[in-house]
Amino acid sequence: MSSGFWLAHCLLTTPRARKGFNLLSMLGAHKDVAMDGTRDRNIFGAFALMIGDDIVRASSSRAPEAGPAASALALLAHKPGLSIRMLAVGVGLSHAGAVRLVDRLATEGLIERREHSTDGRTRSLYLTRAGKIASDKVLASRDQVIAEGLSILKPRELKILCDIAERVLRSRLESLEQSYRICRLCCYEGCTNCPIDAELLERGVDRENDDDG
Amino acid sequence: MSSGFWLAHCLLTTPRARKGFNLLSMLGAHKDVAMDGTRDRNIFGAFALMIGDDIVRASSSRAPEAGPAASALALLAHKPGLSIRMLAVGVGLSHAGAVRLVDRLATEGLIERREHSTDGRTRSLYLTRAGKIASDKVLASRDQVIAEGLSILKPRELKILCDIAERVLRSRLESLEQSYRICRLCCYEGCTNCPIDAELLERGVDRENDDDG
DNA sequence: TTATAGTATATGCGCCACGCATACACTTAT
DNA sequence: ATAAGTGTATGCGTGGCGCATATACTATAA
Repeated sequence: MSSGFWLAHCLLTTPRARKGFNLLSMLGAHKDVAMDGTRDRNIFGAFALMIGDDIVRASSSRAPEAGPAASALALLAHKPGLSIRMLAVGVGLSHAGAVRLVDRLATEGLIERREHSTDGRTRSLYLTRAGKIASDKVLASRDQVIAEGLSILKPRELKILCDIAERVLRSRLESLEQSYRICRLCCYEGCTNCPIDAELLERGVDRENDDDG
Repeated sequence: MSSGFWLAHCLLTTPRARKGFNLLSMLGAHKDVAMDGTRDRNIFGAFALMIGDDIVRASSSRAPEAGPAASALALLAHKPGLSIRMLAVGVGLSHAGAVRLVDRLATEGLIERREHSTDGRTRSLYLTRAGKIASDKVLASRDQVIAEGLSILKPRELKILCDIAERVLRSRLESLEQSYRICRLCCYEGCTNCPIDAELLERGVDRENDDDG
């Protein structure tokens, strides 16, 4: 069997050939046999999933309960006075679920409901002192897990990665609600010149002075 | 008030000054006022969390039920014959939870339990034809969401990002069990020359020919 | 001003996935 | 052969969640 025949045979019979791979891409590629980027996306997806899982696991392990409690604490540290409605969106819960979450966290003395300054319906949520401590623990463990994950990267690579992250974040930003989800575990003090805020401002939304929370 | 006094004043009184920022880092940095990387980690964390959330949401929205079902289908497409024990680890469920998940998916005709070739205790799990279709939908939506997320990047940046991802994945790999979690939503055909497999092999673990699944 | 619609929060209710503990089947070591 | 270890299955209780609804308040319109 000639090598040419073998190549053609493979191209026609392997699963890879049937999934859109072609001769040109096979001849032109070095490490990545398929130049269509499937492998890149696969590996990057695993990477993002691993880091994301680590972030969620590390942060919620420091929270008083599993699930969205960690995000709620961090979000309230970021934006004191948040309403229950926006909290619900930020942590990805239904409104009723958020009310119950606030109930539990309030019972534990971590957050408190106050009257809204202008709207009698809205409750403004604030961290208590104990809540601030809990939130700090959550954020610290998140920061640590990211630092560990990226510890093998050189400072220059970190910069490149951060630059890419920043541009992707800005381009994929859809709405104010989504911005709360994205930033739900971010550290306020650490996010100097936050790209999400900047992008929202460019679009005419001022998240920082948004008193409806 | 001289500018020098003003600078010193800020350094001593702003929250930023109290959190480890110093004069040197302020003078030396351009965009990132703090050179300690806090902002980089913050932004990258938001980035990873957003992509990770998108992956989970997109894939599980194509699955017959929310939660770990999508991961289970993808994992079984990747490794047919997987045991319930390893499936449980891969999708992050207790053993009992995995048994129930398998019950539901089997009732829906998506997977089936077969006898293990050598071990009478172990059940080998396989996708049915319908399960393969469902799994393909899950993987396709994952691939699409990643492609959309990275669509603004130039091919060269994609390569850099993938290279970083690959190295971080290999360096952060801890165990065979963790590798199943990391790859739980990966596409088998798309992951040519899988870095996780390569890393495991270097460490003397052969995930591909692991019949205990 | 009054009436109506819209919005924010709270709650009754039921569901279902989950984990713990246990039981059973089978394998491996002594 | 007995004991210990491992994989799977199940009874049971728990708890967070969403749906639908009730209540309070705001905003708009006649």
